[in-house]
Amino acid sequence: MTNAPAQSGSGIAARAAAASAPPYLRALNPEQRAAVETLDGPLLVLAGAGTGKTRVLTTRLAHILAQRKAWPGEILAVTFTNKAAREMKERIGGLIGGMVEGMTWLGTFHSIGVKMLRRHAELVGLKSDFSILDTDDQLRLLKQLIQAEGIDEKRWPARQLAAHIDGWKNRGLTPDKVPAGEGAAYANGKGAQLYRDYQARLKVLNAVDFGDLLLESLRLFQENPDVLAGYQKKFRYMLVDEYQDTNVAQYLWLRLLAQGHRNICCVGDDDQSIYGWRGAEVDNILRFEKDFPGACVIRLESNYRSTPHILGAASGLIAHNEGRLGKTLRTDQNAGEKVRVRGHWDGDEEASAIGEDIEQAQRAGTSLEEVAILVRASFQMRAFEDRFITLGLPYRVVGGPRFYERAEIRDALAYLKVTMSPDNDLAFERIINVPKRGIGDNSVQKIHAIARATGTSLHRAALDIVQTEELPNKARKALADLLASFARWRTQVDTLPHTEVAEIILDESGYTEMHQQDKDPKAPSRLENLKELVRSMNEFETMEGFLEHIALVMDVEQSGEQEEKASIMTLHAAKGLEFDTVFLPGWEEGLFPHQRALDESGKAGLEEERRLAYVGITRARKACTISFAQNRRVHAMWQTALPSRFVDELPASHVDVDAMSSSYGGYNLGGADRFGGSRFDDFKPFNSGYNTPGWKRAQARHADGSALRSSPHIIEGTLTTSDAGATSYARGDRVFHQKFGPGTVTHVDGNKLSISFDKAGDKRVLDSFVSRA
DNA sequence: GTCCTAAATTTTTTT
DNA sequence: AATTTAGGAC
Repeated sequence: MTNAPAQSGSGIAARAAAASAPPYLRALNPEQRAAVETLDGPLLVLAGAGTGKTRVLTTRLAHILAQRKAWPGEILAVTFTNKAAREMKERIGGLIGGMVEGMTWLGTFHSIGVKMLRRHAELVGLKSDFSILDTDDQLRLLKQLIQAEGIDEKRWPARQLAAHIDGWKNRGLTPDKVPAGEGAAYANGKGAQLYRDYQARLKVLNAVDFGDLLLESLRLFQENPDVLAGYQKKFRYMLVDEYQDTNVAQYLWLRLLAQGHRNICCVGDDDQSIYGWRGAEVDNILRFEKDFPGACVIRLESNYRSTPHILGAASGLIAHNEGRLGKTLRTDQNAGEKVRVRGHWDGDEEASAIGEDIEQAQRAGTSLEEVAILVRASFQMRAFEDRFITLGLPYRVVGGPRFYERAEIRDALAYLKVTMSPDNDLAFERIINVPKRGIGDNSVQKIHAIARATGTSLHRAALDIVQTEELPNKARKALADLLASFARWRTQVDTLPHTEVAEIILDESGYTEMHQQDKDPKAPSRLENLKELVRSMNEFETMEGFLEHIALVMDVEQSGEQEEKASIMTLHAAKGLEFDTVFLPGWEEGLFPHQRALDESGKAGLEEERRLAYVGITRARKACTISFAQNRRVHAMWQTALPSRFVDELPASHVDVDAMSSSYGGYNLGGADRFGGSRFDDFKPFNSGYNTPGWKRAQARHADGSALRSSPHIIEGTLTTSDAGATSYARGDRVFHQKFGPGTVTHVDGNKLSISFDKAGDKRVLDSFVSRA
């Protein structure tokens, strides 16, 4: 921006305005201030990295409230991550005080979706206490459906189907809207049908998956104009953070809501769109002006974060992308250090070198809190962890293996879920035989069969079956005990504090004991995790509140850390953060850009990878070190890699190549006279036009994959089509039972029959297990 | 039904 | 290399 700052703006009016402006506006630059004060009508704020985006968002919110344009409850503010939502809440709280509490509609797309769906559950075929499946539940469910269809799971992995379904949901496609060609892409045309089955099953389970939180909210609006109109009227102002990451479903949802007051403000940066694989459409931001006619667009281009060299390197890199709106970031800081580029012999050496750098920085007075290592893929983290442990360098892994995804936590949660809502079949199935209590696959299958035949939940079916002799004695006893325990725990929920009940459940179920007996070296840490789980429940009023929270926030809040630590995280997790010193290791072809991104999305994939690189560099305030290794251990084998093409694309004037790295000698950067020529001349194994050989490979794979075996063989399933709905049996009827053989009905009690079997004697069985003889 | 051993598969990024 | 899955013995 070449204009003078607003404070010295021309005219008396401007000065008067400045003088009377509320204090929170004074600290803003002119563009930021415009973004805050342009309240009415659609507004797109293109906020480059480090240009004070969050500040603008929060100030804008405070401004709306201060101007009494709307009540807190009339503002819809959506973010993508819980972290962002939390941060925004805190910062607004700092500006407007207790009023934040009234901001009920500030949250992630998903959490707002849940809130709306719970209110109007019956309109989309759910009950308001529906449960939310995570990826693991989703996968297990899909596996069951795939098996029921008799499809070979090896050939058509459930993961793949899950990916398809996710993709459709992200694009706002219900099963009937899936394009025929795409539905056929999975399991010889069964994809769309499986999607339909899956959705039907979810409804029966009274459950939704992550994608549904958006898709079903969207459907709610599309099919219920009155509901939509209500929300349109309610939300006087709408704010959307990270708009470049919205997918089609979210976009449609926003657009419907914005038809009301039309005061929608979207903030984003097309250069930081890194979630294309999750369905994000950069296009949404690119065509904002078309979608919202008369929209105002404001660019924030003053960078307050990084030094010119860092900014220059990042800008030069991202300039290689074609599909972008384009912007020029400026900074008035002093030049600072150039971005360092360093090569290493292998990944271990890279880790050692970075470890030394960090120690040196630490001695020079840098706080470890200001140091971050940003990796492309999480497997890279290990080398650093190993190294830092031997160095005694404190570190923290951000967003690593998630707390709530650990098996022991999920098991414990399943217990709690069944206690709270017994009909949660997936949770029930998960723990029915954990710890081992003698209820094996066969017994579970039987319970399943009854549940299916009678159209009830597994829990109800289990209650029925224990009154019979269908199950082996051991299993029957175990199941009856388990059911009695759940009944008992349920009553305790009302009388005892929820953390206490949780402890009782884990204890009495034998779950804790199972881990105490376990001789696995990791067992103690699992027990520790269970304790942590109970501890974290303390922050919630009720068990329900706790379970709702973790369904959406898959992470546990890191609290009360005293020690300073260096951060290790993925580039994706780093978005929105900043550090004085940033290390970007692993810039090698195949890893970064990742081969799979190239294979699956070709040029679009490459450009997304480049944006990821851009995000990485722009996290740095003062120092940025990029490195690559010639050799890296991938599985068990060593693989040689070439430096990333991104290294080449960094503008020479902002980069320092450090050839002094210890055993770097073997790696000849630029031929014999590497200081003479252009630094990376001999590195260029790729043409400037990106051809992606992997893409062809992927196609070839696809081709032979689907062509090989002609058709999936169909396993004749024993479909239990019982006479559930038909007339019940009567006393004296002759019946046949798979296991006990022929017999005569002696007594009828609902769906439970007492039968005198010719060979096996008197037994009680469920009607769904016998047929008329 | 459970436990033990062998084999296969895995690693991109996440609400 | 590590973790999950399948198969086989008990």
